Amino acid sequence: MNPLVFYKCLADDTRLKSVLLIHWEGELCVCELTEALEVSQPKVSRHLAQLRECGLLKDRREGQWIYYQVSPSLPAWAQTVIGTTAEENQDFINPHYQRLCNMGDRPERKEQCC
Amino acid sequence: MNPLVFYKCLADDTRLKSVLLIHWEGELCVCELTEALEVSQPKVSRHLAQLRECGLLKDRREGQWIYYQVSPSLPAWAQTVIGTTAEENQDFINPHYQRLCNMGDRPERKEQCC
DNA sequence: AACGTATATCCGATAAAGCGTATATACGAA
DNA sequence: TTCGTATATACGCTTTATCGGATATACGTT
Repeated sequence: MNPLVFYKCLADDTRLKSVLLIHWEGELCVCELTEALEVSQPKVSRHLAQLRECGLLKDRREGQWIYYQVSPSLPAWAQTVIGTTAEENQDFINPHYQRLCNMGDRPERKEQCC
Repeated sequence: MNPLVFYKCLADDTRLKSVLLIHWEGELCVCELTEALEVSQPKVSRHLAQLRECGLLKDRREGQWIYYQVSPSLPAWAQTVIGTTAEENQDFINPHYQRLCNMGDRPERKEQCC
């Protein structure tokens, strides 16, 4: 993972918040992010595609939903950076995390923080 | 320090390399970065100004030289991110670090790694 | 004061990123 | 097969970032 590519990925509001929310939650699907971040579906989808192409995220299909998670093959330093940023900047994502928790009918799955 | 602002600062080749080199070296002046990175003086200066305005770097004048260092008032998480990135991506900056060490007549000062 | 060196800033041009809308694809249920 | 939901992609446009080159400012030396 080239550090410049990595930081370019984090240098956008939608992408940074998506990565941090996904880090907290383990995995999230597009519709959850769309609602949590209050942005259009194509917008979220475009940014998630970019994060996947750059290797930050990995996707997984389950029925009609596609779940994104932080890629397990991401170098340790990059995972550390994401983890540190998430833990030390909770104010930054809390509003969106709240919206996520208050969502009605989220798709059911194994692990789910809220 | 807003994490989005922070990552936007790191999302440019000149800025990212400047920050990492400065982290390694403690402090560097504009002419050293200009030569190490092989870019024009105005280009380096512009990017350093941006890093200073955003709070990542602090500058210090000594005679005709202006030295930049990582701002001590930068939040711990941000300093951690810079440190981790520098240590785990030495290949990324080594070529420029070498050019720095091979420079003739660098301005003299107290601490200097190479 | 005049000059040389180091640094900063300005300006117009170019390039890159991001966006909204429309549309395409994929899946599940009826 | 048809419909509804979820997701992805394409296209044209707008905004933002970056750049090179010229110029301004600051300091030290003579």
